[in-house]
Amino acid sequence: MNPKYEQQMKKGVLEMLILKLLEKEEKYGYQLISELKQLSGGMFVLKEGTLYPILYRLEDEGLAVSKWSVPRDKEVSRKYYKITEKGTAFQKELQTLWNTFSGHVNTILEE
Amino acid sequence: MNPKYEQQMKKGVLEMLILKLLEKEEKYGYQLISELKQLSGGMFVLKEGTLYPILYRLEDEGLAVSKWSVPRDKEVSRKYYKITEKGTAFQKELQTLWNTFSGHVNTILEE
DNA sequence: AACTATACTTAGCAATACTAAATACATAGT
DNA sequence: ACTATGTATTTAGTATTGCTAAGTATAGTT
Repeated sequence: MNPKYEQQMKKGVLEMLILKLLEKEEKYGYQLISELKQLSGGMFVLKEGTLYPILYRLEDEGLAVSKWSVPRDKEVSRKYYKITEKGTAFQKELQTLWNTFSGHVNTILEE
Repeated sequence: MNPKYEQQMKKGVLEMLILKLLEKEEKYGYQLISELKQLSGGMFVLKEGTLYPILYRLEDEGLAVSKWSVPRDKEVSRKYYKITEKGTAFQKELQTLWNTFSGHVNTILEE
């Protein structure tokens, strides 16, 4: 199967999933990549060039805020992203949209 | 909700849904638009500029073939699209991909 | 010193649903 | 006859977004 179709399906849900993961606690980019990979059984394996632009977009839209960590014990400095109230509300809306959308798709497929 | 998100979710499933509708019988463009609109309860309301390029793509890829109808009783001439064997097999693959994909999305959302 | 893993950044590409307009014909209303 | 409406197809151009690919930087390991 041409990977292009999988790519296209991802459009519109990655932002929703990332907001969902940020709801539990603030996280940094690399962490999000490995969590998504693990939670999806290897389906959502994001490259940095995919994830980081999404995070910048979330921040531009006021759905998340970021802050650099103060590295202790010679840790690498990390940029933590935290979901905002607006982001939480928006995630809920996106999830409702997803449920409606996937419901309709399944209805047509089960014809 | 910004309609952009709905648009993005559609990417990658419209082709699958149109192939699905063509599996029952050959259909013409306008017919597909109204069937999709009706079956989806108003969620998939395609503009011509969305549908026809998809049909041309299906034909280019050998997933469907088209023929002009011979209009009788002063009917308008219509271009009928018929799914090919390759198209049927491909639809099945896309549907499997959709099931896997939407399953993973729901798993993450239900965390 | 070289290599690997971690972590972030960015430039440019590809795919596809969209807007918007044009063409053409049949039929119904005035 | 003229206009508007519904059907039906075509096509030019735009926006979004996930991708490839390369680069920067630091810490720990060999």
